[in-house]
Amino acid sequence: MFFVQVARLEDPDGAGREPLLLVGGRSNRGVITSASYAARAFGVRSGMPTMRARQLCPQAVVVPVPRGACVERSRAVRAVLGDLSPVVQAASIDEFYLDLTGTERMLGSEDLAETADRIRRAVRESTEVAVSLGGGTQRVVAKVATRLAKPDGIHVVPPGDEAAFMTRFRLSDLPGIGAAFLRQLADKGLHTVAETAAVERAWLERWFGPARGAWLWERVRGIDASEVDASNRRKSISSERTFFTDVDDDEELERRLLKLSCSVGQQLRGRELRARTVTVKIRDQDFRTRQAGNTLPEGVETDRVIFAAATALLHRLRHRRRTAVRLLGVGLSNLVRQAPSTQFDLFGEGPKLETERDRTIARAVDHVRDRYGRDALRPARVLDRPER
DNA sequence: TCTGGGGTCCTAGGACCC
DNA sequence: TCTGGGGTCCTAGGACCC
Repeated sequence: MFFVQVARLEDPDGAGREPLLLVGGRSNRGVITSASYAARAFGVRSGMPTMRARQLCPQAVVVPVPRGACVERSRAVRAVLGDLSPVVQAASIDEFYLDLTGTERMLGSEDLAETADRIRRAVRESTEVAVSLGGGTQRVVAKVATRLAKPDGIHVVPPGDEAAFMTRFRLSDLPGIGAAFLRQLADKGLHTVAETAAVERAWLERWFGPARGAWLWERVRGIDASEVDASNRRKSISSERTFFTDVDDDEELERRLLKLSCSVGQQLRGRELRARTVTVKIRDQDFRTRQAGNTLPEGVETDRVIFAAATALLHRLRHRRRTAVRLLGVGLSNLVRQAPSTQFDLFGEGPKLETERDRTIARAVDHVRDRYGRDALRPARVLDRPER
C-alpha cells in the first residue's frame, strides 16, 4: 500500500479522494505498481499489465508513481525506526527489518505486541504513513506474520509457536519461493507448508539439491538464522527504460544510452561512489533479455567514461543479435568509495581512464543541475563514438 | 492480458595465478 | 608429452523481492 498512500498524501484532493486508485503503469506498455484495497477487490494486483487492470476495474483512476516523494517518506520512516530500534535494515523502499535483541531491559514490562504497536503509532504520527508490523524470533516468521498484520496492524508470534504458525501458509506465501521453485514443488505434489513439513529432509535434499532442500526444510519450520544486516551498503545503481515503441536505430539507441548513462552517473556521484563495472541490458522486441558487462581496472564516476564503456557494450550486444529493442538499461556495480587515490605509482603515471579534470567538470554539472533543474545543462551530442 | 523499474543473491564456466 | 590442486576474479544468466 506504500505507493498508494504516498500518492494520496501528495495529492489529497485528487488521488486522495479516489477509492479506486492504481499507481504506476502510465504507458500502454506498463504494469501496475500498486493498487488500493478497493481496486484489489476487482482482482487487480501489482505487477499486472495496465491494460489488464483497466479491464478488470475500468472505473479506477491511474496515477504515476510519485518517485521522489516515495524516497522522502521512506527515509522519514527509516529515521523513526532508527530512533526506536538499535538495528534497522532497509530491505526495500517500503520494508524494514528491526532487531530488538538486547532491548529487553530497556523495554521493561512492555510485551512485544505493545512494543510493535508503539512503533506503528510512532511511524504514523511523524510520517503519516500507515505501516504493518510482524514479529517473531526468526526472520522468516516475522516476515510472514506481517501478511496477517495488514493493513495497518500488528501480528506477533510468541516464542515456541514458530513451527505451528507456519503450517497455515501456502508455499507461495514464503519469501524466497517464486514461480520457478513453485513449479518444481508442484511436480512433487507440494503446495502447502504443512505438506512439505511432513516430508523427510533427505527427500527434500534429493529432489531440490542439498542446499535448497535443507533451506526449504528449515523455512517450513520457521527456522531462519539469517541476521538483520544494518550496514545498508548499496551494491549497484541502475536505470532502464521501456520505450513507448520498439527502437531499431543505432543512433537513437545511443541517444537513449547517453541519457541513461548520465542518470546513473549523477546518482553515483551523489553517493560519493565510483563504479568499476558497467553493464548494458537490452530487452529485444521478442522479450529476450540480454546483458553485457565490463569491469574496468579502476573505479570511474564521470558520464563521459561511463557512456564510452556503455557504448562499446551496446555495440557488442547489437552485433550478436540485431532486432528491434524494447528496453535499454545501464547498470553500475562493483562500487568503491570516491576517496582520492593515495597509492603511489611505482613507474610513474599510468594511463588513466578519467582525469581529475573530467571529475571536476562532472561535479560542476551536477551542481548546476541541482540548482537550476535537470535540463539546465544537457549533452549536446554523442561523444567519443568508437570506430565501427 | 503481453509482460516496469529498482534492487540482491546465486551459479557455472573460463581465464589466470602460484 | 600430458597434466594437479588450490585459489581469485570476471561474465552471463536467472531466480527472486517489492
